Amino acid sequence: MQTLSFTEENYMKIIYRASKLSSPGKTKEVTTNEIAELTDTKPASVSDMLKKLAAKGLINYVKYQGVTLTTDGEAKALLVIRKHRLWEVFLVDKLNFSWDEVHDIAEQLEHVQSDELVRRLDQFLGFPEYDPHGDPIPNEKGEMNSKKKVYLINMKIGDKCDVVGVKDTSPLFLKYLDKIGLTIGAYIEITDKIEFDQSLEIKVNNGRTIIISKEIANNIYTLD
Amino acid sequence: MQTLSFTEENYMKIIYRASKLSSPGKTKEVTTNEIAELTDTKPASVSDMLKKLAAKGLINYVKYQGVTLTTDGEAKALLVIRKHRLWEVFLVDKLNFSWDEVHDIAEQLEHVQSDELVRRLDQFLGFPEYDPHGDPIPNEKGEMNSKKKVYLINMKIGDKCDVVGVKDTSPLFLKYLDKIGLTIGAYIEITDKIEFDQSLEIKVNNGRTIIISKEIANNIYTLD
DNA sequence: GCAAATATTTTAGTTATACTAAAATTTGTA
DNA sequence: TACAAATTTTAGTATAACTAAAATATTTGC
Repeated sequence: MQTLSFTEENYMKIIYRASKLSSPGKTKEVTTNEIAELTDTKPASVSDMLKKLAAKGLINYVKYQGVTLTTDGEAKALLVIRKHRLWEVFLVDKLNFSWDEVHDIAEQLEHVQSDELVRRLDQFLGFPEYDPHGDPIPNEKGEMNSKKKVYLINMKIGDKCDVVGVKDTSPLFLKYLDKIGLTIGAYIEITDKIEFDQSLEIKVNNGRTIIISKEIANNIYTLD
Repeated sequence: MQTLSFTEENYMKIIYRASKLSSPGKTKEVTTNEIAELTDTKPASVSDMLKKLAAKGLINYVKYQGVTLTTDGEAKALLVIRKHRLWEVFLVDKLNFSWDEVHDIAEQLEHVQSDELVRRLDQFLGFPEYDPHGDPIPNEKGEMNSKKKVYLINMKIGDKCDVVGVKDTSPLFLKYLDKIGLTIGAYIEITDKIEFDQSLEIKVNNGRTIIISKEIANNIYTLD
């Protein structure tokens, strides 16, 4: 199993991300210019690299037509993403970094080569399904949840979503949620956002309407 | 604070190690040929690199006279060693690798750049003083235990000591030690030395008595 | 003390990776 | 179909690390 250079791995990651953009489950052809923007290089450099990646069987590359990942290439990309997100969980859960400090370190750690390391790290962390930013973590086979977890505070008026988790799991907080009828699994719709205090008006399970403060909304994960 | 390339960091590590060899606390001049052997390159390559490291203020380099580390250079070397050994502790203590499997992974992890990461990892591991091979771990200031490691072969009848490390870290050797029950941390007493083949009779953990060959005894570090 | 042996440095390259400007080509579209 | 935009090719650049061979310095043996 060939190992890729640091740069090649980054290209794979970027091509994967770009190919999944917009359309949720679908895969789209990624263009040279697009990759050049994302890697902050020139299209000429990208053409160069695409030839290399195609030669290694990682992308389907038809000149002037853009690229898609091969099965092999997608696996490679997902592994890098898996490693990045697992390390982020490690940094936040175990080393107590905050979620906005971990990206640069994870960018380095994701390139460490050892399948056994990844397997054991995953186990050590309890096989997490989401990273600290709410992004799903691929499992060893490359499978993952298809949606991103988002804090309720970030939803827009009219958005509909499921309540899937909380950041603060203290009994007090959970008890409060129970009291206002906002349990995990609830289906909600954001009906208004109050500018003044950033509180939200939401309709729960197509029924009752309640108001929650921005502090509460900032502790609730949703999935749309 | 300049960051060094992967290769530069490895040179620093090797120069540090070679400069401390034989004489315990003392520092010796390290020669070009010596470094070439240790890095598995040619002397010409080493001369090249030495000029680079000297220009960065990391080594005292007088042509044809060998090199020593500057204060700055020693700090850099000690940081790499610190990171390597901390990651080894992580891999063994947290991810349950065995001590003969971790070297190659730690070789990669030691080059991740983030002082905060090292500080937090150290804390997470409980500020360990020795790595799984028994080598002392420098603290944030570069200080570490200087307790002299002595080859078991050099101990005298009646000496009691702790087994704290090995010279030969090959999986084969480590596996053999495990098999005969002579693990790091064991407390032993030398009960006899057999003249004929220079093998040793030792009592392990105040219990079982075993015989080990001079080859084995010449590969085991102890601390009294 | 000096010549020979050894060690080291310099010279003049090589290889590999990744990048780029400019020219050439292809594609999509008006 | 012609032109603009996108892409690829060409012909380089930069950097890092390495090397053989030649030149130079140091050490050693006599």
